[in-house]
Amino acid sequence: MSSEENSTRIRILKAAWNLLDSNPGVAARMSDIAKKAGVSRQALYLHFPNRTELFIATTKYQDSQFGVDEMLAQSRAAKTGQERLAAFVLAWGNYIPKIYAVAKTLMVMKETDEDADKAWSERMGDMREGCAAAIDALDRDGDLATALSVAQATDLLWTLLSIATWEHLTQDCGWSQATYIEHMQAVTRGTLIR
Amino acid sequence: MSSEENSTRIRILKAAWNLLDSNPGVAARMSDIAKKAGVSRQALYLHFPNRTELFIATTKYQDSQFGVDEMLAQSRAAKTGQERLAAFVLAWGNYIPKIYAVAKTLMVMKETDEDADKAWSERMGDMREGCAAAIDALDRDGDLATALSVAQATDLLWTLLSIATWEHLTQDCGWSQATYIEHMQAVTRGTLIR
DNA sequence: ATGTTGACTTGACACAGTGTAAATTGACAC
DNA sequence: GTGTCAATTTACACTGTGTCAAGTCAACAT
Repeated sequence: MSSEENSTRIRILKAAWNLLDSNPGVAARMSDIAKKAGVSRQALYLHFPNRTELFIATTKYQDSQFGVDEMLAQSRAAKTGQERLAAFVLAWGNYIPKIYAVAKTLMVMKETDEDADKAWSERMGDMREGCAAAIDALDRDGDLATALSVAQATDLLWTLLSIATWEHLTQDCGWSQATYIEHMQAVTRGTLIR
Repeated sequence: MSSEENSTRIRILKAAWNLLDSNPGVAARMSDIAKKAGVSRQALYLHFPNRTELFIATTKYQDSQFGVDEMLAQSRAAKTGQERLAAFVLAWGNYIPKIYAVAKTLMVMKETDEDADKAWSERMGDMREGCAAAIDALDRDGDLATALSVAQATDLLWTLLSIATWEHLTQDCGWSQATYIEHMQAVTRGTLIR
């Protein structure tokens, strides 16, 4: 049972998660995380090679806890392309706030850290596949906006649903999560459907 | 004459600009900038209180060199709201690549540095005013999309024209500048005009 | 009981990069 | 000459990451 890993490793991951959540973007120090986990700073290096890898592991832990895969699988069930687009916007859009703080940390780190960059790209690559699937379904139905190629439409949807866009609207503009979802549905529909 | 300040200060600013341009987002070290400017590291502290302020000064220097104000003034000349929107998207959209590298540095730093955050907010606040003016003009003509309040439309335009969005489309998706402008015109029109 | 193993701790240190401080040099003004 | 200003050199304090060596402690086997 992986759930039986109620070990130090998990305690560290939870501590990191906690700390990052309470201060989004401000990468916590190793000593802070250690203190929070009730463990020595050096113990962290027993479980993770370095700070970056600890944070990467934290995002993966989050994904496993929340069950991203299951959640996104739901949107795959939709029949028409339009339904699928709406379902994907809803599912991903509501997932962002859950992972925002930790993701943000990686997002900042990727600028200066190669490993963080790679991990981030992979994660966003997965997300892009969801976008591509929705656009493909739309295209198959003949419902894709005529001005856009499939690739361009995918790029556009990928950008509109990016964490940076969510951040700007909710954090900088003060939109509620409900407002965000509502308008994102409208914008994607208006932009991508013929 | 402020242009007669072809002094050490300007040499430092140019060195910083140069260095940031050649490696976007990877904040150069003080010693690198000093070397590039042909000056001792400590001389930098004679002209700028710290690293953050040096980078802030660099963005202001860029703006003064490029003449943002004049450029954006052009879009203010448009008669109809629709023309104004198009002109603003074009002007700002083409300004971004010029300032991208230096702006990106500040964008990353704002997460951990209060002064950088403040400077960034101010800059984006100015940009938002341009968005608001375009939306107001649209509203005055009765051309604003019915589903959107003036504030929401401004938020949306502000987000669509954000540097993060430009970065995602051109750097991550590989769009050319021309493609970016073209589609941004289409998306803003489709989203904001009734 | 004794030895072994693994997880964790303690304490020390190397390294990078920022920022501060003090003493010094060279040029120019009056 | 003296004062002043810009800049230099050298040295150092500080923070945070990552490494290393030695020691503790409990579990488990024999």
